[in-house]
Amino acid sequence: MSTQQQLLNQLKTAGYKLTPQRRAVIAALVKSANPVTNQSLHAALKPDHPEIGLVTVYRTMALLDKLGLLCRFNYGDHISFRAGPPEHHHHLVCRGCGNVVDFTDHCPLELQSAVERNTGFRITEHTLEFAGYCRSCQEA
Amino acid sequence: MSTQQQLLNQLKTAGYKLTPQRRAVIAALVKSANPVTNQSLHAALKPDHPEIGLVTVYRTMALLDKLGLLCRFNYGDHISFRAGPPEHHHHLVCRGCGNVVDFTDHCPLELQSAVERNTGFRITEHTLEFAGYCRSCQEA
DNA sequence: TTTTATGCAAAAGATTTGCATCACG
DNA sequence: CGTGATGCAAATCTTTTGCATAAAA
Repeated sequence: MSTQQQLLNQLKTAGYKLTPQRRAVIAALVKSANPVTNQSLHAALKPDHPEIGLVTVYRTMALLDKLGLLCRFNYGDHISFRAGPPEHHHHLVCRGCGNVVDFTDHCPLELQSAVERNTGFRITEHTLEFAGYCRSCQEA
Repeated sequence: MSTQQQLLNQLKTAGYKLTPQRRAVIAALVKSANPVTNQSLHAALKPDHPEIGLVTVYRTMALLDKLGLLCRFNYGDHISFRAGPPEHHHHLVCRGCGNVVDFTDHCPLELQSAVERNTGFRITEHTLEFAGYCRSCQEA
């Protein structure tokens, strides 16, 4: 099942209505390879859906966020989002084209244990993000 | 040499003036154990330095950021900063009290190599952040 | 004295809210 | 149909800029 279909199902299951606006926002979100902001998403929707208001984009994204269907990105000056798999995963970001690849394997667990021993913290979560240049951007 | 003194020296060396306002902003920044936003820093300064304008806080922090003297935090809804050691390091954040501990050892380099092999990326940087509860917050 | 920094006020952006209308289910 | 969703406009922030004044070096 596609990411898009999953998002729609989750919305429906949670008791929210599947309006044309929400469908369009989700389609645009899933279609974008790079993380989006509410503003950038609204701009992307404008050509095909000029009738969709910025407010609706804000509200739809807030909804998806509340349902835990988004993952957050922290690079750049604004917080941005992407439709994300609900499983724990890490990000690999291309500094050239901005595309994001997920990878779910290899959590730094030994490192986590070492840090717990050294600091006395009980560690409950971690985020790991690699950045660099993808194959195509290295050639360019 | 204290972090505070280092920041002042860096500013001076870069040719910027050491005004009372900048000294106060830097003092408050260094004093805070948790990451700050421009707004929170301005609020923290208000009792002792009501004369310092929000604009000056924005400008001072932008300056420190430009000189690479801050590190960025991504948790929460706003981007926040802390005076940071210029060396590459990772963060360990306490979800209880918000304090941050740096650690510089143990970069996930084998993992990085594995990801490079699997994806064809050339990886140039990474961020790793652990979060959990510090010793005192576990007891509480 | 010269150049830069500050603070106010205003402008520009970003986000949230109130409310009447519309439309999914 | 009824309830929740939308879109507009207005209200709130947040952040940036212009400009006259103040003060570091």
